[in-house]
Amino acid sequence: MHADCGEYDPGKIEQFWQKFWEENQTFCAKEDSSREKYYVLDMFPYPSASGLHIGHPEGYVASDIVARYKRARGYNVLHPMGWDAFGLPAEQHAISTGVHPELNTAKNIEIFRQQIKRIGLAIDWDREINTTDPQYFRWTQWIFLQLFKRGLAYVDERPIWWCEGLKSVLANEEVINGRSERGNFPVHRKNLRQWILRITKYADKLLDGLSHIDWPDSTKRQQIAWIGKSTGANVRFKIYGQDGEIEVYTTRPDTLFGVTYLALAPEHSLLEKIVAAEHIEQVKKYIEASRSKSDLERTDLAKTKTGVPTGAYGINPVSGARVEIWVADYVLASCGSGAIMAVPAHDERDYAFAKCHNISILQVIDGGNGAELPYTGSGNLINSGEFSGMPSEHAKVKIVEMLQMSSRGNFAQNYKLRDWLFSRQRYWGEPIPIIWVEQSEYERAISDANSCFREFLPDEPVACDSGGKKICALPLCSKHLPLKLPAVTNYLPSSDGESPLSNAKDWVNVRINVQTGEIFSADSFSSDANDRAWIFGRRETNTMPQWAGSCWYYLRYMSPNCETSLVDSSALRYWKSPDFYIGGAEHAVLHLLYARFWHRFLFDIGAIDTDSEPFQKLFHQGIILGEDGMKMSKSRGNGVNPDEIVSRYGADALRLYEMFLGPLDMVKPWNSRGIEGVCRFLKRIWHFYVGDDGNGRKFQETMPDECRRVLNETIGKVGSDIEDLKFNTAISQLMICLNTAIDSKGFGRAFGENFLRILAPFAPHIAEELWARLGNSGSIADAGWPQCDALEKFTPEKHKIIIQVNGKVRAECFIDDINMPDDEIFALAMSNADVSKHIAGKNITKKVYVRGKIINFAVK
RNA sequence: GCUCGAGUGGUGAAAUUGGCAAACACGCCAGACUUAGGAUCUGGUGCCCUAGGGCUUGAGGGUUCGAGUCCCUCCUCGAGCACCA
Repeated sequence: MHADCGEYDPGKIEQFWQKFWEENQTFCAKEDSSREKYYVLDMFPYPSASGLHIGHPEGYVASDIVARYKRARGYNVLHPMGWDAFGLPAEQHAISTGVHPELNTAKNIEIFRQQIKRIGLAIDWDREINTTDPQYFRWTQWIFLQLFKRGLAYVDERPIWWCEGLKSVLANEEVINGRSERGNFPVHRKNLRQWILRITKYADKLLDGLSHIDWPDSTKRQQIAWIGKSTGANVRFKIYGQDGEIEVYTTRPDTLFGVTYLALAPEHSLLEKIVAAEHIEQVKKYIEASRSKSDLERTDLAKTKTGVPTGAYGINPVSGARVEIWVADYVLASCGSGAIMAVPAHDERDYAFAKCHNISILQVIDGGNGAELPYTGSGNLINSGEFSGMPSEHAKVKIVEMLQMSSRGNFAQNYKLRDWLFSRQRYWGEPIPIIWVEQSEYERAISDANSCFREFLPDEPVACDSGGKKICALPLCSKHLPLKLPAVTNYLPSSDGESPLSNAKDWVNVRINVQTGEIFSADSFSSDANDRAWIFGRRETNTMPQWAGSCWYYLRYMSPNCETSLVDSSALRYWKSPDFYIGGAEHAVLHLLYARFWHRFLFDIGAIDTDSEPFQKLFHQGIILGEDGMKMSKSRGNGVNPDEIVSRYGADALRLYEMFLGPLDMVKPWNSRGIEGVCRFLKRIWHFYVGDDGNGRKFQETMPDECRRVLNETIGKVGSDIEDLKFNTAISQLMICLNTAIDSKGFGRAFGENFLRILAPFAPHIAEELWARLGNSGSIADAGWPQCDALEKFTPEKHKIIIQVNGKVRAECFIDDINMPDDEIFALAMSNADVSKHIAGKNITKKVYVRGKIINFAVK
């Protein structure tokens, strides 16, 4: 049984085998405790309207090669695919067309699925998942409620990033150089009340977990930098002549004697209290001026550092020195305590500020000979009282210990990581399963010990102020999930931060039966409901960010239809966590940090009990550039459409070419000529197996040594190259192997079969087709990986020795006995005409022989 | 500015622990078969001068019998971070 064609016709062959795989459920994964599992995961795509991009198959084909190879090696492989389908483009499409995002998303998914299937990936399509499916996002909501229950989801009003272009708030991680990560719109700070996840509680765990997972160094470094842990001390300065104190965080307590001023951020809460009467006007003006500056202006490194004195003074807790307190906007409210102890002699920023405002500079670290100020390194302390002469590292400890004795300071750590801003003013996202009710009604709702609203109840209510009344966040319970999106007519959020969901009045306003837990639209309120059992509430109208669904999808693949929990426990015990995860490097601190946070949380609450890290081995494929070496984009017109490539050359050619392009993790340009090369390779393979008459060639029972040798080398190299993800060199070895066989004119049957088995992960369709034409039944995916004979068997009897003179290759010679004594081999080498020519009349100063490899004569 | 990563033919790129630089392809040149070649096959192809030789892995220096690979200085490109106290 095979495709009906005489010539190599990828269209027919690929369709035939894709249908075969589907009908025979070839890649359907089943738990099987008798076999070792291997879980291959791709970062699932957002199904955009523009269809598959040429970059998608790069990662998918790479993981597919790994999946098919591991299967051939006997592993029980899980290789699923799904859709990260909530997101902005579908919503913007809905805003402009009025078409519900669900319809549009379904359409895009259909296109993506067909496109991906055409590439011939060994995917278990029965496990396909979709983050917008209520049966999926009920568990996303469930995880949120678990976070809520444990006090890790809270509401706060604070300055956060607002993007006018997207009409939504954004998390720190989504803001890049003052612009939105999606859409590249400008963002600015705005005070808004939002849902926030306490990711900072996991800062240390997220940091420590990095040390034992196999991830690219650059990605680990990015996460380490993003978490930004530093160790130092909090130091409290008394305010001269007033009550109260100013706390600062410093990583350099060893420079405490060198403090010549304190500086507060303009937002600092103590400012108003401490400012001296004669400075009030000036300070007010300064605060006003800095408030009108954008964050970009404030953090522009090139600008001169502004600030004004407050007229107040702080007292140095170790030296007793009185130092001026300034307000300066180079001090950020969001960093540490929003106040700094300034040591101009040993900090570049403080130095620049002190120079600019004529503040004294006191050196307290000896930077050695010729060290100019500011000197930011370490050294021995000077001008530091009893600590003078002590090395910095030691003084850092001793000074803080002294501060601790007098309660003027303590050891402390600081993190750059901020809590995760989790709500969005969007329609197309998971609804947050919370109802806001007045405090008294909240208490009524939870007073009954059997109340379903106690399922996810936090120790402390999450509350906020609404029009002068205190309202509390009442969590839905499991039986209310999934909380689906209401129908709306207007998907557009308002400029004041109001979500589109707030337009769905009969969804938002609810009445709740506190006894039964039933929830109805408040509009359906009737007189008989005027009962003690009913309370009224307003649903949370913000939705979750797109990252939510991708935080746990790899768990769902293990049991996509499980109705009783987010993942079936026996499936989880078997598949554990992905063994190989591949996707773009752009998610280094977004998806990959958020998912680790959720995974660790789920691990901590016992919802999963396997690994504490979700992704054991991670790899990033490099970007494929346009033929002009520029990033592919519509505006440049340098895009390459994978569909067109498949139609023209076939999926096997696309697969081979993308892998042959260069190292997987490198940025590399597309070359439309290059694909012709792999196409020729596929045709040569075809003609190696199929004669001009369209019938299979006769293979001999034996094969030439040359063939046997290269086949064995190839089996070994292709296997190890796949393990190392070096697909480009694996393919070149396959080419060498075939070329050798064609040249040797001997077609051993074993060669024919084994070559197809190692080709199959790369070009599965043609491998299946020729495998069938050799008379095999069933899929080549079940044919296993060929055994590799020990290479020594093929080691030539003669050993080639390279002969160099002064490091330059001059000749080569062959010896029979690898253990030939050095003297004899030197004599042999010197007798060589090409060698003697270069040593004649010169003194040999040194002779080197590396056994079995190389000889080098150093001559003068 | 800081921290990483990378620089090899006309092009994409290969190169165990330092041991034959340029594998495998693309392109190009020549030839064969052809009415035709944007099909296929064969041969050639790092650079420079004449067979022979000399030179060559961003630039310069160093270590070594021997360096694309190790060390130092510099240049260029890419990525990340960017007043984090």
